[in-house]
Amino acid sequence: MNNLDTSNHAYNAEQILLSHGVKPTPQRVVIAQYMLHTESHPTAEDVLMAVADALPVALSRATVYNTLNTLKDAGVIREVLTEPGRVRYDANVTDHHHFVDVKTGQIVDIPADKVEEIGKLLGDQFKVHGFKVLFFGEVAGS
Amino acid sequence: MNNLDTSNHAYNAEQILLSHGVKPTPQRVVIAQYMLHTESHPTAEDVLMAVADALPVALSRATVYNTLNTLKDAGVIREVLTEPGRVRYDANVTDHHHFVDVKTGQIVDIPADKVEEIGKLLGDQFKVHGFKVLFFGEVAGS
DNA sequence: ATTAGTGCAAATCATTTGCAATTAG
DNA sequence: CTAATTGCAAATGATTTGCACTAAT
Repeated sequence: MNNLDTSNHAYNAEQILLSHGVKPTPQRVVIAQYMLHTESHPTAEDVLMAVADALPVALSRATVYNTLNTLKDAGVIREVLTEPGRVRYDANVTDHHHFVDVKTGQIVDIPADKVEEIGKLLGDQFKVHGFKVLFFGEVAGS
Repeated sequence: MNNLDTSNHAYNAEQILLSHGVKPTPQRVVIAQYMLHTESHPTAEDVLMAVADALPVALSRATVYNTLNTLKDAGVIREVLTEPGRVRYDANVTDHHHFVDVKTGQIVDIPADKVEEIGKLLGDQFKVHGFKVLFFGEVAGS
């Protein structure tokens, strides 16, 4: 249990899908379930590999991509861009930033309130709607 | 003239390539030249289109990609990730951040000293080597 | 001559899409 | 029955790579 918990874990995936207007098919439920329980910021390929066996029926790559897009559009998950060439996903949809451990590649969520005032620093030539901070360095003890 | 100028404009592309240990072929010089004179954060395709005619000989897509990678490895330019699926490049290699105008798509450099202290906020469980801030919003008067 | 750099076309990787088959209401 | 979803395979888009050719030392 950690302090970045979004509390989504307390709900089951099916309820979350329903509450976001997404029809809970078995594939979607399993993918949502996986996303809600991991903090690993997986790629589509990661999700496919992790979830493939958990389903009675086969799960196609296309469905993983379609589902991740559906979940993103519905606001259940969010995209994270940390590296060129592939998209990662994060079920923590609260306002937050990311820390990439340059040694391990691990990606850790950083709550927004740690870096709250940045937008105000730019002055009024910029109307800041939001910002993303991507930290990189080392997580102590990894 | 703007306040984000890196002063690279004062040098010619050939000198910059030489000083970074990159052999200044005609293709590289023209690409470097273009990169040093634009603030538009172009993709490889953008560079190809902008530079193609400026050369007596043909310029291939492969050479644009190869050259941008060479320039990046040599520290002449830097990658900028603002959107999934493609890489943008920036000849401003000073420590800085980016602001994306959500209306126009325009990308503007933000000097690092505008957002200097962020790394310190994370506390000592994170050894911060650096960070990138991607702002999004609207640039006044665009 | 040897090595590096270029261009073309083919290959690769991540992702999307068309469409027929399947499932749910 | 009708509409939505899935899977497969083909298509796409960005980027990389193999290899023959050219340029420069």
